[in-house]
Amino acid sequence: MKKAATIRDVAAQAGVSVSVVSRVLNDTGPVAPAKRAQVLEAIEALNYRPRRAAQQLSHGQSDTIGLLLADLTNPFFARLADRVVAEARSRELQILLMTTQEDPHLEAQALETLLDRSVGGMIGTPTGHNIERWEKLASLDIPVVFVDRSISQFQHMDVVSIENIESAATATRHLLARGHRRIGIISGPLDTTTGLDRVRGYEQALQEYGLARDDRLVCPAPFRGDRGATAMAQMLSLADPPTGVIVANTAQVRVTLRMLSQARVSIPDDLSVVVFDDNPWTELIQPPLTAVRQPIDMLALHSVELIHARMRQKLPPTPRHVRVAAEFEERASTSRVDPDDG
Amino acid sequence: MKKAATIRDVAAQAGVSVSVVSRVLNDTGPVAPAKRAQVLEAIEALNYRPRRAAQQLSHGQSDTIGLLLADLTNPFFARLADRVVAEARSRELQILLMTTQEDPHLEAQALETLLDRSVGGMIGTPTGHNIERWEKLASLDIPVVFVDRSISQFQHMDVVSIENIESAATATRHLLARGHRRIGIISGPLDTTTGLDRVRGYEQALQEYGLARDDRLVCPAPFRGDRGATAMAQMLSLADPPTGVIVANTAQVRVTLRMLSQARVSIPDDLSVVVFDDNPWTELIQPPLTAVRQPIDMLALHSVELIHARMRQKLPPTPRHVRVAAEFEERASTSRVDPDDG
DNA sequence: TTGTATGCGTTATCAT
DNA sequence: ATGATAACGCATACAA
Repeated sequence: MKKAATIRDVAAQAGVSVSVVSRVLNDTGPVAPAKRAQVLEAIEALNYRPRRAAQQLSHGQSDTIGLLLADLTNPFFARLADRVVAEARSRELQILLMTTQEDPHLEAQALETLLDRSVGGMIGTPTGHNIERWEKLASLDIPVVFVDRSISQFQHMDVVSIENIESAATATRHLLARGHRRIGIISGPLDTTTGLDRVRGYEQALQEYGLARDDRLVCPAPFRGDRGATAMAQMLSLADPPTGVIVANTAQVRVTLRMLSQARVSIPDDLSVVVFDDNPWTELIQPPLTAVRQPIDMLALHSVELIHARMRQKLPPTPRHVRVAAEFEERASTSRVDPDDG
Repeated sequence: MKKAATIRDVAAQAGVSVSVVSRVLNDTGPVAPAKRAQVLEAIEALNYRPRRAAQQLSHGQSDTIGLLLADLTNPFFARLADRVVAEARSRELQILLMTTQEDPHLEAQALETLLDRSVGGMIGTPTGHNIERWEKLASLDIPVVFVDRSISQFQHMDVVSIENIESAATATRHLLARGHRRIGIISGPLDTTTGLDRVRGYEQALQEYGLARDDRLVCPAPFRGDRGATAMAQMLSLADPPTGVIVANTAQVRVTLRMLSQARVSIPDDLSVVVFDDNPWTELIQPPLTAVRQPIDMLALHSVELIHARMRQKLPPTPRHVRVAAEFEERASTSRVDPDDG
């Protein structure tokens, strides 16, 4: 096994100079048809492929985008990754995958790694704990796009998310319209937009019905662990438990449902449930769950498109916030209730 | 925004030569304590990080491993990716993610991309249709490890998989022991090891009971689409339908279950079901499914370990086949049946 | 239209 | 212990 061919080998084989080879390769500049043929032939014969590392070093740009997600165990992020990979491919971009497991320490480590400029841009879901490192990345001219969630401190950065406030309000109104007056919500951490905005939308809908928020029914849970399940249990043990609940923390949906199942809470008879999720497996669950479906392909599309544009500096430096609408899908986990019972 | 610091800038700032900086960076060769301090200080001050591309070009090796999976929509692959990323991180390896969507064309495209030596090794699930390209990769001295599945043509390459034959035999014996005599199996394509070996294990168990294989009960389905569902429907419409079925194609589990649900086939009363899967969502399904649980963390661990060793040429060139045991988990989707009914 | 020469940032060799 | 300097493979400005 002899060592791989370089551009010089090709040039020699074709009897031309390296510039000519480079030109036919990148279609940059003129080249005589005859020579072009020779070059192509040589490339084929030598099985030549330009080395990414060399190209990158030469013109100082990386066509790799770092994708820093929370955790691929969550089908939401897994599907997001799937679509991001697809969108990236159609633009000839590579995806360097990393996960934080919602652990700030791992996130820090990942960001630290990327400081070597191995990526030309970043798409990520921040844990909320490494503000300065994200900033440092950006200050190194590595564009960053947050997807799904953001952090209040990052107002000046690009974000692609669903319409969280509106989606939560819709879910809440759905229950309100069916007579529910005591509605619980299990949200994400309030320092993330997915946590805060969904609670906001929830409160907004309550206000429309002249209802005040009951703090015992608003339970922010971390994205990690099964705090959502214990929060659910606590709500159910109240003297006046909720008749409906919105699980607005995608990462807590599964554990919450498992807890309800184990506690033999009947859905929707004992409790109406709306979830933020669009896991294809939910359709196999009994009863099928009423859900806010996140348009994952749109999130992926816009994230990649945005980061791609930034990488090519095709955009004015003003921060963008792309919000895509989510669909509300009524299924069988929510039922009507007598408002006076609440 | 001034341009990022290079090793030369650091050297200048510290009043030393680049060699000294390189030595403190890589701990290769001696350096006076005093100068070392200056260098460290300069690095800190200039916020310097060595560029990956330059390092890579210099010593011609990539610490990135390509991960080519079928599809992250399948929780099995998603979890596998999650664990591979984790294992890679602990070894300071990066993961370049690509998907085939089980499409040979996309697989070809992905492999073609990797010919640029941007990765130092590959972990993947082959579709079965790009033999020569996989070979070419390997001939370029880019080590390849197949995970989960392999192809019969690839006997000479590294593989990490579960004990497919044994696992399928166990599943089959489980049903046989409960009186089932007509047992169907929905497998993967027979040109993949996951397809062929599982059918082999199934047949082996049947033979132990003196049973002959009925071709109508053996249904290989592609990993893509919902052929598993139609195969299931066909089996059920036989004059003598199976009383038990093994869904040995992970990618077909969901669609098959959906079909059964829609057809109002009661599990396990009308049909006993064993699935190859270890999706955490299955526990929410009624009834909980008897399953062959694949030890995903072990698959990831061995894959990364193996490719890492290959990348460092720490291994004799003989191909390795790491097989890890799968657990059989009996739950509620299989029941006893009177053998005479079959 | 083609070729030469230089730079990209790092590592490694080899004098000093 | 330290510092020039030559690779590494490619792109490109500039000369021919």
